[in-house]
Amino acid sequence: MPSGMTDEDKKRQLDSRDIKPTAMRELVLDVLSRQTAAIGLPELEAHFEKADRTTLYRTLKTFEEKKLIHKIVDGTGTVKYALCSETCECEPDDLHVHFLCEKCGKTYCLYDIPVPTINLPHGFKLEGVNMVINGICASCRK
Amino acid sequence: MPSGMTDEDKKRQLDSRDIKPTAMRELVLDVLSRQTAAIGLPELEAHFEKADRTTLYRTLKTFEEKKLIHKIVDGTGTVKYALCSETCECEPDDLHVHFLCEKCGKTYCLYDIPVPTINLPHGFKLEGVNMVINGICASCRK
DNA sequence: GTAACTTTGCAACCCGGTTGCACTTCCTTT
DNA sequence: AAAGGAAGTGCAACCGGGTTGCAAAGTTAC
Repeated sequence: MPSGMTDEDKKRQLDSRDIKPTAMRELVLDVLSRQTAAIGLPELEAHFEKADRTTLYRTLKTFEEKKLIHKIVDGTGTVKYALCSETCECEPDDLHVHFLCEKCGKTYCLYDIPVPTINLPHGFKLEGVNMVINGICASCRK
Repeated sequence: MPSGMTDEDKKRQLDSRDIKPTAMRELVLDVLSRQTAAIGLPELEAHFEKADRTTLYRTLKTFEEKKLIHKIVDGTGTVKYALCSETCECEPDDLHVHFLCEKCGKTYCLYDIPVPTINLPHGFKLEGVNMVINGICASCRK
């Protein structure tokens, strides 16, 4: 889901998710769209000289609420986020598997690999799934 | 994996995992064996009047290293732990799915539901999987 | 009994996440 | 254009889980 997005694209993308396109938000979306791996708040912070943590925090939060991005809990202690595909509604059917590389620490969306269906015991209601595989990624094995 | 364990049982269990059976460790194992849901450090702490966080922290750590318990990252911000089955070596084949109830906040091991096999993209090496389903548990839906 | 090692306890720290509040910006209404 | 209200931003401070360093206590080997 990387890069190559005009300002207009960005505005449209925010608009399509009902997010008021402020300057800050466009900048954050821009950073997000350039990532090849999921990004956490601390790392996002590092992409800006002057922006403050709270604003970025809240930006991510609204992006998540509006389903522009999704949260990934990979066990590293930092919650990470990545852009949703355009049609994603973050329903169980939309979910994919994630991969955390032990070596480089990066967390990748495996957009092509849907989260497998699970038959829960009787009485349990499924609402979401967080599936993270850990191991060594292709680039680190080369 | 609940309760009903004699002191001898506990010593044996620690022993089988190469953990020197100190008083503290037996107490912690005792608490762990009484749980119906996974437990985190803060909650474990609350089970003791006087024991100190660090010791419990390190106890969990060695238990985990020795594969007596396994870690569950459920996204609540607290890492949780639950006893491994006796034969568990924490290899991918040994892993099961976990369930976090949004309502009661408890995290359950679904020991009967193995983590599905995933075909990773070429070049990726799988070492472990953390799969947590969230929703409403059977007791909370009653 | 003493030396070497392990475990425990205390204190302090780190860091990600989060909240409260004041200030600014933007949008609406007149 | 001005006033009012809502939404967004920035600062400061806080919270809580996790983690480390170090000294004291306990254990084990000789």
